Amino acid sequence: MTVRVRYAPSPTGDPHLGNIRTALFDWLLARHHGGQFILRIEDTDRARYVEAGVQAQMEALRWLGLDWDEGPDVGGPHAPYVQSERLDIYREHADRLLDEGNAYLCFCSPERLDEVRKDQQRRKLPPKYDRHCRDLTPAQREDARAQGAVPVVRFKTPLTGETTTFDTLRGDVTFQNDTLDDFVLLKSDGFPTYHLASIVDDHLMEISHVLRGEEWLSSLPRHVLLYQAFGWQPPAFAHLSTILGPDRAKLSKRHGAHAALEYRRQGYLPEAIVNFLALLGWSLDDHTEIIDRQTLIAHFDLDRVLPNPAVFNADKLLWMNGFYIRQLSVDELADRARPFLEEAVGPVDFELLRRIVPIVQERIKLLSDIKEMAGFFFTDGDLDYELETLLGPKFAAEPRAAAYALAMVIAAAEPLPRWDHELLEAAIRPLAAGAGLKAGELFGVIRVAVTGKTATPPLFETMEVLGQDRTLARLRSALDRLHSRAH
RNA sequence: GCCCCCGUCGUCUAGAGGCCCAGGACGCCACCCUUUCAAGGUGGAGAUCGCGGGUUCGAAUCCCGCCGGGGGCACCA
Repeated sequence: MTVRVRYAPSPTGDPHLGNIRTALFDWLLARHHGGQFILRIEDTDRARYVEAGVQAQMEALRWLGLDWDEGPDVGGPHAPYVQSERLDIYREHADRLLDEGNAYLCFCSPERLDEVRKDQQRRKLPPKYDRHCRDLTPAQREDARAQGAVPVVRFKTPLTGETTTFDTLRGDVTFQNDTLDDFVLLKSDGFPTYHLASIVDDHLMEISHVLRGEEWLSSLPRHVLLYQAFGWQPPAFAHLSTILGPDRAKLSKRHGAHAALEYRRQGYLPEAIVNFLALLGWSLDDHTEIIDRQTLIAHFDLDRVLPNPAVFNADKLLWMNGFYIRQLSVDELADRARPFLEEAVGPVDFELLRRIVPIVQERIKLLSDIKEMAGFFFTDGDLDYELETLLGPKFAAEPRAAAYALAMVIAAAEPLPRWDHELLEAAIRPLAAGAGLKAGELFGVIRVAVTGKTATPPLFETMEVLGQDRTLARLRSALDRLHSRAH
């Protein structure tokens, strides 16, 4: 059997990490089995429709490298792949259900429905449609129409019996039919509900496996009943567990921004996101954490997917991102970090950036960290730091000693025949002992003078990359500040 | 209120009756390396396998009950 899976987002906003995890599992399942991954847009709720939603969904998938075989933009044998363009299809299927006695027209007003629901809640009863219109006579229906009521189509749920379905992750799940109500299939605006549209499309598009969020599990019997009413063979269902925030509640805005594209803006690598998300509910074995895309495809399957919810471990994602950053080649990292740097300091000399990357690579966890870690290479004019920072605890009480040390350093560095870190270190390190300082103490003042910071890449490499002129200029500038402070 | 799902270190997980007085990873602590910060190395703390009953010579693994957590109950998906 061909594996055909679909990711069917509703364009109501930016895709969330939870959605993306579902898309990833869909994609991996398809790629592992050599099947097809289909993108379908479920825009049947025009009230919540967001214009940029479709683009955001596609953008997120593209960023993560989850390519689709059929979809709105690429077409396919079952086009169109946007539900709002398939209204005729749903109408026909609703009519069929109506004709065969598996559905009926309901003329109840939203107000009446609301009243019924409130009454039930007041009496501590499960809120359910009271089936007021289930057995209307043709005359009553004509009457309602004459009064201008626009009907919806409701499914005629069996009053008795039970519905059992196999969920790939949980086994058999059984629901008593009398706990279900007569849900709406077609709304009064002519649009289908999710229930009708997804079942019809999944069947027509020959979907073999439905992977979706756990929140759909309670709708499963409705969907199975629909398949039965149509006389169709249902696909395999796997309800993926929810991703939880630190407080064990469903991940949401309350826990910060978890839109997939937000992670791109923050400097996460797609390979880290993919690897991390794959491990949320799935594992390769008992010890492998870093798994590349090809290995994921080679090994991913539903039999190692867990049914229990997972708390989002942001620390681990950050660690993993740092790991993937360290794996990158110099050119690749320079290339990917460049936009983040330019966002802060403007156009960047790529050759200079290529020389910086090797000394910052193992010090950044996010691409955006490049701004903090290497920004000083791109600053013109004076550095912005406090005198206290320059002096540090060692020289706080004796700025003259710091000035003396810096003057020595300048004198030693100035005549250097070659400006590289080995010569610099050979010239400067011995100075410490002469001034009665530990090497680290001397290096500390130089570090702040040259970079404006106390945590930086290795000092002499940094000086080499910065270049002789700028380094000396900064050392002199620091010396000037010390002198002016002395007077 | 009703229905459904889930339950192994703080977190992600390995574990499909004896290999487990429970293994790996993140985080945390210590030490090593070291000019700062990282990275790396080594070691450590951390789980009465939610609780209580069974079944079995033997249970994290099977059964039942309870408790806890989560999800659903719209002309939203």
